[in-house]
Amino acid sequence: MPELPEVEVTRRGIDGPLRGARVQSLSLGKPLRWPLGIAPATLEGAAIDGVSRRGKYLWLQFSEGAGGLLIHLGMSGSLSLLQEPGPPGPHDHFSMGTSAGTLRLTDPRRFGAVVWSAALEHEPAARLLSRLGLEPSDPALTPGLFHAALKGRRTPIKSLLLSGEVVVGAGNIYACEALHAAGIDPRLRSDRISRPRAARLLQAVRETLERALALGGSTLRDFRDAHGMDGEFQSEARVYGREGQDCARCGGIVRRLVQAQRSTYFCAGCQRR
DNA sequence: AGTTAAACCTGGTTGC
DNA sequence: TGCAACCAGGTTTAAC
Repeated sequence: MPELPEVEVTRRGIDGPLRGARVQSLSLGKPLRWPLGIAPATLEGAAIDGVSRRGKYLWLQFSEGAGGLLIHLGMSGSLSLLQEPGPPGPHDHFSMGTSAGTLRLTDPRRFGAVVWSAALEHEPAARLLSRLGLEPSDPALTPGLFHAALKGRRTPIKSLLLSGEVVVGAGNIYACEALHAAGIDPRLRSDRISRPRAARLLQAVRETLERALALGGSTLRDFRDAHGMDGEFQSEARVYGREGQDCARCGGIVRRLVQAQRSTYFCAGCQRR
């Protein structure tokens, strides 16, 4: 469900309210991708410093050496901060009562995770974050560096974007949209992309993610922010989910294919090899 | 070493 | 209507 914009929208909804709040209770539902890694009662009484983000992971930092929680929303997860929680539903698998409300993870498919770690630099957080590329907002990610990173890779550019090994944050929707915006065929081998086109693609990734963030993310089925609001980006998608429709830019037909077991949507008319 | 399949789960939609 | 097949915003692990 959530790509970088949706995760960041979620973060912004909970960071302010949770700062300084204290954990009062913690309960779990069915198992998520990985176990919490700590007895839930251990965290009771801990104060929350804040919530940051790395790629599509959220990091909820506790005060005074109490570590933190690394949270991933998987494919179908969403976090909400509830003032009047009510009992957990069948898809609520993590609930943390705090003095600022109950933080609850709803995740039908259970690909998400909430994992305790002593610090971001310690296991298991360090291992989970170790393969992540640079943040799209990182000034160190220059067009030259991006182009150089594509040079050694023979995998199709769509798959490389999706992997997050070079730049994090673009999942299936935004990888398709950024490639369309940049006019690049998703099947093109990464190392065959010229420097000017790489620069254009990097810019497209950044603009696509920023635009989605400004619109509150995409709500295809069930994404909601921490206040239960829909995102609006999905209505701006040019290719994602639009198989058979006309391309808004060139009038071609949007096609769908499968790469690395994921659907890719693109316009064969204006996305060139 | 690098790239691609299989796996993890549930639920909604499509088609026979 | 019933049921099977396919599809879904992600990532790790195992296998070529």
